[in-house]
Amino acid sequence: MPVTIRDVARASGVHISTVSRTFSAPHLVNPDTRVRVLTCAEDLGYRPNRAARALITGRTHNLGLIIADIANPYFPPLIKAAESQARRRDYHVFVADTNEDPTAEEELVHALAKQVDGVLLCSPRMSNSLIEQLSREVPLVVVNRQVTGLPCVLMDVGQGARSAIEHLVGLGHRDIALLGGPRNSWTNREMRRAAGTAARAGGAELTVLGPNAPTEVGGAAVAEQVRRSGVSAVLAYNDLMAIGLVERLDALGVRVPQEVSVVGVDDITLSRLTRPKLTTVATPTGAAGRTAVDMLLQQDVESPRGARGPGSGPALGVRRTTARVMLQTDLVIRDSTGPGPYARPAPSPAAPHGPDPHCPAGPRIPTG
Amino acid sequence: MPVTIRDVARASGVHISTVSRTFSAPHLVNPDTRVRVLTCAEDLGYRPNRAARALITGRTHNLGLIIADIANPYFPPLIKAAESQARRRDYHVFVADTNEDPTAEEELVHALAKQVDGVLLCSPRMSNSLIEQLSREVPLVVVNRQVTGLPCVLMDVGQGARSAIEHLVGLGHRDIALLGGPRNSWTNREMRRAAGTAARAGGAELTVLGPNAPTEVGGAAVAEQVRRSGVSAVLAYNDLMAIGLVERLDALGVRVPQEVSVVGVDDITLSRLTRPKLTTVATPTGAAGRTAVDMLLQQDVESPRGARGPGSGPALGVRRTTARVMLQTDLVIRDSTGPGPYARPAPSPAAPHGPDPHCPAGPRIPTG
DNA sequence: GACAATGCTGCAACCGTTTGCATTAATGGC
DNA sequence: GCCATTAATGCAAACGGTTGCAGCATTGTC
Repeated sequence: MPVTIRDVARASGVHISTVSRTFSAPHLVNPDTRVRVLTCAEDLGYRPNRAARALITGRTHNLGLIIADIANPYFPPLIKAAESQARRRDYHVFVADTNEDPTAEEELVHALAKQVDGVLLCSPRMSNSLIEQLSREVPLVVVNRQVTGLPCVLMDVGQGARSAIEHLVGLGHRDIALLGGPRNSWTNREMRRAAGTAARAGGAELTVLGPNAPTEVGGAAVAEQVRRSGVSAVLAYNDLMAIGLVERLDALGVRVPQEVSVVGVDDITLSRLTRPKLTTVATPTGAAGRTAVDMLLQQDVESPRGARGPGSGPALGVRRTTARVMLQTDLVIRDSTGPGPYARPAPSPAAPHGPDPHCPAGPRIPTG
Repeated sequence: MPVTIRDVARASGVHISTVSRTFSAPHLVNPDTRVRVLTCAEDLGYRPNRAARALITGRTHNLGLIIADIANPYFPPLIKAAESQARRRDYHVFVADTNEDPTAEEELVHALAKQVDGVLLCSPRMSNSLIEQLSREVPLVVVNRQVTGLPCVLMDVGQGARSAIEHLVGLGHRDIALLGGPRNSWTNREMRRAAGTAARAGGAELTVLGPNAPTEVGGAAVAEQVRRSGVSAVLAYNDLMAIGLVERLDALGVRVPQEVSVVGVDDITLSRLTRPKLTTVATPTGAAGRTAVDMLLQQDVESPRGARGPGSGPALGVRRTTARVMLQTDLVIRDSTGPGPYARPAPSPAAPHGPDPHCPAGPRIPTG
């Protein structure tokens, strides 16, 4: 029933190779023939079978995008940016959700491997060694994880965490909790490391609570623990957890930011809509999506899988781009952070540490 | 570089057809041979090329899922449900986002057509006739839209809107606004129709404002208009708009629900986390995803595209399932609705209209 | 008028699988 | 000991395209 290249060839009285060329190399076919073929194709509603084409060209013009959790509002901007960037280069993006499950991740890479020209692995939860192994099956670009030998797009959450801690210390907080995220998250490790050093430098005590699920529920679940721990400020793994925490603290009668200050990470749309509006570390998710697609396509164009040309043997894998891009994060100060127990009565004009939350330049402060 | 069936055949000293059978019809090959082939395959890291297989079997074991906007938290539960249901049937789901753009929808169906066994079209924005036309290219199941001749999964937003209006009328509201959604949305039309009749029946005046973008921004944008219109209650196209509206009303100094009551639709997670918590019509998105996948697979198993068997000619398209499933919605009463200007001083024990918001059975009321 | 250059088209091999059919060897029945 | 089964494997044709190469006119040049 579906119309193939042969149907078009028959209808227009030419060989299938001429039809093929009409679409993939129009300059090689006589203008008259071309229009004849095109009209027939149009009439019959012919559309080249991309899978069949990929079989011989080795390029599907599809990209895979594997993410931990679609329900996390952190990802949609990344997805949309990746999609529009891909479309601009005449590629389509297939998104798949793994439910934060490493096994699902692996299975999905396998399933996608032959149907796409490359895969974007966002916030993967599997081990680095497995990722490296999978990268031999299909070109990979990793987002939010550093894997040696593979192109990576990272957000500087280290600087972000540091800025957040400095901000809190500057407000007079000395006892700060870090709400950890998923166990296998690179971001989580980075934040923990950076927050630790920043706290030590600022003379504050950092308590790590976690790991936790990176969701509202995960944040809400530690509210009781936060209250008992006696800290006056919290840096959460992401906005979702921060929001869940604030909500639950409120239910427990703990006021934010009067009694406890809370900082999130990501600056999802939602963080502007809750009350109090969330102070957070903005991560450039859109830029990450675009950059990742670019890196994938660049690496990919250099070495198409099905290449039969001369240099295809030894050159493969040699010119592999292994760039590592680090994107800058910004601290966005809103209403969920306020003076802590050690706050100086009046703000000094030149604060010795960290960005001054009352600085006239506006609330958006680059952390890089 | 990628290892093919030929490599495995060579390594294990058998013909490629034997290798093929080892995977797709193991009972046809000698146990000894089988283990030999399997070990070789394992050693070489062989994985069948699904695209090549699909070329001849006509089944890709992939499903496409096209949705209007990934960023809308309404969809993730649907996506996840569809994915897990598909996985249970050994299918993979590729998700694609159209940014509410009808042209992108069409293009995506074309791109997916040959790479999947069927497509789920969620809340499409294109015309019914175009959908019907596309359905000749690939099996389609439509969600949130009624298209004659095609299998559809619908949520009973009509009943939902009616319940919401009855709830508001019961609270003493007589001037109600309906915040319309996107122009080409079936849901939008249904809500408008049902809300209209319900309002008339309850002796209330219904003002329709819209169409609007179905987002927080869209909701916020009409806040001023809502205030000027003098209505005491609003039914929004979805929770996102309701939340945007509430937020903006608050900024304008209009208190919810004291001065204006607001009802949303969808019951997204977020609606429980804003203040006030949102009264809303819960839609069974997970069930919709599961059902849609089931319908697609059922229709699909009956008539694989590449079928070369006897009845493949005339039977095709005859047994097409055109079921229409209508899923029930629930009114969930929370804190964003309260007594209106015409409220009776004390709630009568037996309210003559609509569900009593204080009924002891709990806040979840089936509208079907 | 012979010859080379050029433009267009057809031929056929190939991509990685599946599958109906033929072939072969082993088994069982008589 | 012969023939009919049966089990296991190989052969080759598909699936829907792409592409290097060859063929054939046509044109231009001398």
